[in-house]
Amino acid sequence: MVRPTMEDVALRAGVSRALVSLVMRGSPKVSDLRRTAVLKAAEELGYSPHAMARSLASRTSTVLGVMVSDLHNAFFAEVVDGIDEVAREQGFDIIINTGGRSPARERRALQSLLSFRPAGLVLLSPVVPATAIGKAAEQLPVVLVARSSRVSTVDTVNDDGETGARLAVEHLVSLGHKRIAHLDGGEGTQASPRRRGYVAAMEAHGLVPQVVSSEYTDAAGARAIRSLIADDALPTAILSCNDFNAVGAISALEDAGLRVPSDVSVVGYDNTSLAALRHVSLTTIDQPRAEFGRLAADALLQRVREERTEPVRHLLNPSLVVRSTTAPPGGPR
Amino acid sequence: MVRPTMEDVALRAGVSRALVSLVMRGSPKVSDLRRTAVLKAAEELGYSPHAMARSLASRTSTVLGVMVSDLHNAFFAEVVDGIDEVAREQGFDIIINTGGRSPARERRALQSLLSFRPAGLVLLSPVVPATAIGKAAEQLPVVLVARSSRVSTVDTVNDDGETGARLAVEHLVSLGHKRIAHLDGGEGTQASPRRRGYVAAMEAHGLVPQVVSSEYTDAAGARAIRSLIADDALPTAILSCNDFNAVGAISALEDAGLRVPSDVSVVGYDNTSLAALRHVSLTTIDQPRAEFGRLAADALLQRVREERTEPVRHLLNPSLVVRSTTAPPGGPR
DNA sequence: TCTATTGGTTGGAGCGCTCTAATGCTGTAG
DNA sequence: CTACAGCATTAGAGCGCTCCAACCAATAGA
Repeated sequence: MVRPTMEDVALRAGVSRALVSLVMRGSPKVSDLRRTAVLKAAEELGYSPHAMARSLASRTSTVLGVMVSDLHNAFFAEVVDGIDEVAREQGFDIIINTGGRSPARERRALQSLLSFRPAGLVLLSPVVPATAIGKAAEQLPVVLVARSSRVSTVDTVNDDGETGARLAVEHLVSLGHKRIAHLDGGEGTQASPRRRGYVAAMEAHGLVPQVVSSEYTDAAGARAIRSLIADDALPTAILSCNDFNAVGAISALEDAGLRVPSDVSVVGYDNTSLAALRHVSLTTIDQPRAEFGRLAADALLQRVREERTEPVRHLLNPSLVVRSTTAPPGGPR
Repeated sequence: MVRPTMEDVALRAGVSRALVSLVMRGSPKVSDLRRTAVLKAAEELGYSPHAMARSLASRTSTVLGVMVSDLHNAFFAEVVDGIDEVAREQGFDIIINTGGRSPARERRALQSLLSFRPAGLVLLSPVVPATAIGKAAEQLPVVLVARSSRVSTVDTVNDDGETGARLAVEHLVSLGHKRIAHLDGGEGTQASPRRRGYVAAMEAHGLVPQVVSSEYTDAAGARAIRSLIADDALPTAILSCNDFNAVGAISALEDAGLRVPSDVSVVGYDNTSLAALRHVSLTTIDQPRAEFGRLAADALLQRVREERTEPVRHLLNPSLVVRSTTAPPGGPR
């Protein structure tokens, strides 16, 4: 259980510790003779460099910290893929940590990540207060994904929720719908731009917005539909705040003997893997998740390399994915 | 961007660096007077200890590395929750890393994790060859979750797939089914114990097993059903290798004009959040995921503290969750 | 009064590495 | 034959911390 050190390799190869260090970092100013000798010795001993000692000594880090607010959400997995892709290309490793949606745990996760002194930090939809983020940003570059910030030292990557909602409304309008309700995401992140976009798009088409308060879960979507039915206020189309909510809504509609999309059309938001299931086949709004990750990593690395100091604000365009839950009102002909 | 060190705190508090170190580690042998002075100085400077320097100096680590083979799978998120819970209780932090289901990336992830010299490693359903795991296990304690191993220095935590499959078969048999097919998981992890359990349970009830080759995806589940229908070999009940496969099967059955569960019953495996959606409401086999994580962390920490050297093999019992996709053959009365 | 004992505090070595400056060693020019 | 590059190599300091042994009161026991 005791790992060999650079000293051991140096001794075995008959050179100095400094030379081993040069070889390990791939320096060109080492003779082939010594290089092969060192590599051979390292191989024989099963030596691999000690990342912490290295970063301590060099006062630099090749690690990016990533805090994922909720590991259960596949949304973040794809963002992480994007981050990982760019980081790897540029010789950085990533370490991930999770906050479990609780500010206290998230704070702890942040602390833990910082204790490794990474080169930079990506926070995916964090729920900690802005002050905590600002404090971290004083110590190292920080990029926020799926959360906006006014802190001038922090870069952000978000989707344009207004545009997304507008796309959905326009799709429904073009199918001939006039009564379109929005099941709202309440306090959830990104709920308000989506609501704003919905309202604006409805008014732009001379239609009356109908916002129903709801949440980001399938149970909430079902509840909202039941209350609409009870109030006899069911429209011909529904724009849910996310895919889960939409699936709950569909299920409540079917329970009530209504058919989707013949009687009611439903549009989700996020294009999660759930929406793609043939059994669900939900029309929804897609966000370029991997692109979120790539842009976040790029922005972070620019700051790490001190190529930029002004904050950058990416606002990415979502797109409409039409599947089987939308049709003209009165059913498809 | 330059972070304060212990020296800075010591200077500000008017004490020695060693005393600050004692305070930071919560030593009892520090007077209250000095302790508060040090904590105040640390607070004012925004100081937090440098984990790497600490671990380098102490030659110990309070970090557990977790490698998740696939971040997209919510199964692992709950296991991580369990690990995190136990680790935190015992004063350990975790860092996560992902292998993206590819052996090459996973190898890299492993290397990266090892370079932090964590106290131990939990590998969640890794796909790297056993030799790579064995090599890692020479350097530090390793626990495998959802993958078995014969390496004697490695602990494992698995569910008992045979029992799970048996539970499903017995549920269907008790409903009156005699023709029950299994949509097999092919090469996937845990596919073979599930298949074995299915076959054994069928034979135990004097029934003829019908194994249909399939995969862990919804598209594969749908394909398998279509081929069964084409061969005119559709049974009255289906046991899928996992929930995704089951949802694909249901969708194909409905496309063919058959109703679930009146015409055909379907049972999934894993009890993912998908299964719990009201729109799906799938009867399935639940695995105690958080318990997997807790047991894995416990096992790892026992080894870290050198309380145990013989390997431990946890085999946890799954349980049946009955929802709305199973009923007696010929439909519910 | 003198020696132990105890509890709090500190200097200094050292963890595995990087980095700077210095070293030795050619080879070439003056 | 000296001077000076130019190159490969190395000694040594130091990154931020822990840990050990030493130290220093202050009190207790003889």
